[in-house]
Amino acid sequence: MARGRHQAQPPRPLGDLERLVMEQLWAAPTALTVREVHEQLAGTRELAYTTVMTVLDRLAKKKLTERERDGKAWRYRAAAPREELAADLMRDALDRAGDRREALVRFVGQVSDEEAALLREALSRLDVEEQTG
Amino acid sequence: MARGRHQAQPPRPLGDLERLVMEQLWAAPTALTVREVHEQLAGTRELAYTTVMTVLDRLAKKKLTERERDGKAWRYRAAAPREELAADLMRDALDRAGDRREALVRFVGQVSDEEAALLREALSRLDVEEQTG
DNA sequence: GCCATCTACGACGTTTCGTAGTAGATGTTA
DNA sequence: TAACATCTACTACGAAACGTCGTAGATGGC
Repeated sequence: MARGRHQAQPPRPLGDLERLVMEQLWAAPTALTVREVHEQLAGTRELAYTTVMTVLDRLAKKKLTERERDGKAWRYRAAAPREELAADLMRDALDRAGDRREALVRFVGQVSDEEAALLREALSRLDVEEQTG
Repeated sequence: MARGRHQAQPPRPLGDLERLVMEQLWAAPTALTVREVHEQLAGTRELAYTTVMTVLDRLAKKKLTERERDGKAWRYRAAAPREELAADLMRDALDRAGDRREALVRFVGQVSDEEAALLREALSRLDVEEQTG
């Protein structure tokens, strides 16, 4: 089990700009400086350098990013892959359901055929891991 | 597919009081008046009648509750079962993952054995439905 | 030592949520 | 029908989150 925050207040969803910034970090192969993130975003919309700095800083306080020194600048990277965050949110949602069975039935009833197939695959992979690992 | 809001801004998680109120509604077999909800909650904590009214009203504006007239009062009920909301949130989370396969693998890696069994069960029920329905 | 760059910190407007009061509408009842 | 209890509608306020940015000061290269 990765975390111990079941039943806690679910994390607030990212704000719009926060999400855009996280997407930059998730897409980048390496940690990015404020400047780099700013340059990416500034291509699409007007945005002050310090705004990006603030957002990156807030994300770090929320433990969604980590940073390391690079000369006088900080380099930020996502603390966890995007898929990990998604999985955590799915877990949080499930933890909040009353009847888990019912919630899972409704969930699989909503997913596409492809997603259902992926789920089955993931579950069988789980079997293998339990046997061998 | 139940909804058409993929990729939209995910719903904000309920506030603490909003959640308490929703739990009353989910637990109740019938639609409740403001007074009934208030009486329940007032048993545990101090809370003004109008506070409950405000919350119920906001929940209605968010389409989480529906209301119908009963004399001069309104009766509120949850617009959807708790498990439906949970399933929707799970879907939202999945929609926001980059690589769905990866997200699902991480998700099933996080659930308990029992939940994994429930998932398998839900998926096989899905098969049957597809064949017969 | 100077200059470009970067950070730290504060600030402001908006929205959400917990919280509640007031005023007025409505239904009940003597 | 007039008084009373009850219910709603509307408004409001403070705290927190977020988008947004400015200013001042630290830092490092030349």
